[in-house]
Amino acid sequence: MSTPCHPNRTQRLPHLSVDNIVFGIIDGKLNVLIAEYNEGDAKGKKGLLGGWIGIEEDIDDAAKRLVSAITGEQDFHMEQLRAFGAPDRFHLDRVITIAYYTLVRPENYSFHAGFTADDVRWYPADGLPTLIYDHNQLVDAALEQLKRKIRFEPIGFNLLPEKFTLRQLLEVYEAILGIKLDKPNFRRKILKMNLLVDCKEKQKGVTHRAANYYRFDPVVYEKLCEHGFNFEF
Amino acid sequence: MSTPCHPNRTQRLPHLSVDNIVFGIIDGKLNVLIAEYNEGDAKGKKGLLGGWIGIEEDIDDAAKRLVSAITGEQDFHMEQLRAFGAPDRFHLDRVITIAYYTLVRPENYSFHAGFTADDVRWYPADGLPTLIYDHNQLVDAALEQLKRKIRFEPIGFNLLPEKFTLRQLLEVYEAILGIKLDKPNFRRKILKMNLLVDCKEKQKGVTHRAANYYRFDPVVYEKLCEHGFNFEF
DNA sequence: GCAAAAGTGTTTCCACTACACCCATGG
DNA sequence: CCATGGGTGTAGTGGAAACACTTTTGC
Repeated sequence: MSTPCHPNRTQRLPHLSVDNIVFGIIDGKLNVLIAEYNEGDAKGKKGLLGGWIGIEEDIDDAAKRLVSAITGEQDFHMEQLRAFGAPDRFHLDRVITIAYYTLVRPENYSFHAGFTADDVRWYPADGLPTLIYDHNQLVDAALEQLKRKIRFEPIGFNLLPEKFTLRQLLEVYEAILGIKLDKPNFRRKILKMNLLVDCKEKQKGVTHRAANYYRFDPVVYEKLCEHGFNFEF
Repeated sequence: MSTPCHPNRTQRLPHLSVDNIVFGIIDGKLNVLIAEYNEGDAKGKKGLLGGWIGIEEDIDDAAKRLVSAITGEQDFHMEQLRAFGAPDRFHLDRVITIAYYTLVRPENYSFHAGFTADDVRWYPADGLPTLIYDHNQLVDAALEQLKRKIRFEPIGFNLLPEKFTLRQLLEVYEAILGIKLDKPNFRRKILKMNLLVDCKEKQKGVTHRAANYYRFDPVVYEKLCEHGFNFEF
């Protein structure tokens, strides 16, 4: 619940916190960013990136701040999940938390020791340790939401580098949905949407036929959204 | 922001409120329950059912309490939408609100004058008056969520009486989605899901062929959920 | 019989599936 | 040449869209 860069106690809203479930793909597997707290009442324990809300701070900004402090980036896909407010979710005080989830590209940066007040590292989404408070429950809810959302919006692209192969994209879907997909059919379906732009560039140094690189086209996406479309696989 | 049955000021959580967007179908059209406040700083103005959260109260319970106070019922479909927390959304103080939406069956009850501290009445969802604070924005977000959700879960049934005709169900979908549907195709699709149980009972006193009554089967629904299914029309 | 809405049948089309097959590259 | 993964072809299936048609009821 404590965090780097948090407003000091007198400047924060009481009884309220934000927690951010940060997802990233590592070696084709879905991972979650977990902190080991170095201060506060949860010192030595593991949990989500979390913090307080400044007295004049937008709640979305508070949630973003947590991620920026770790990655140094400002630009990532983040959405509010919902508020969690069971009276007994935090034993020392009544605290309602507003949970967010974020999709990042882990290959863009590495975490330096001492970069923040807490140690952060990736854990596979299907092999998380026991977290403080109700944080395991928050992760479960975020995973569920991610699975639902990926079926109707192309949020999967936010987990990949700008240029990616169709196999990488397929693996994102497989990792999140937890199912095997048929490669040829996936390929045809995603290409027919015209959401991908051919980079005219191929993999190098691979020991098999080089795959083509594609990138996501946000303009086409806007148009498609008008009519509504379907990402189910 | 003030409400009937709210905990008094010393017992509530500061800087936090709940607001509930209550939907009901009236004459085949989607309506929203709007209060005209009789007390507090918003006296005389219109807005959503809202209130405070007791210091030991679950946030879901706080949101339910608002609806029960009006309808007298305990059993209705309610879900959290999300938290709204722009610093300037309420001019007098910093208040973050947790928004819920609820589906009710208006034919089950009528509102008595004096039943609550506020006057409440239905307004068509597409013809709402200007509401206080960001409440119009909350309604828009709830409508959007409702449209999304109805495509994958049979929540539409919560707006209908226990026994209903297929036309009534069709009209719920049309009212929420804002589109015209083909009756024969709708009929086949919904019946093939086996979600409806034939009541072996027909309309009476209508000036045309009497429609059959059906009811929703929650047991079949549970089974269908396992595999995931699709309510898109 | 007529109007109105319930309910059925039928055709067309397109999208998803499953799986066989060919292509490019490094070793 | 082989192994590996990239990428294409194709037959079969099922569901959705469109719309013509038949049935039941009150007046």
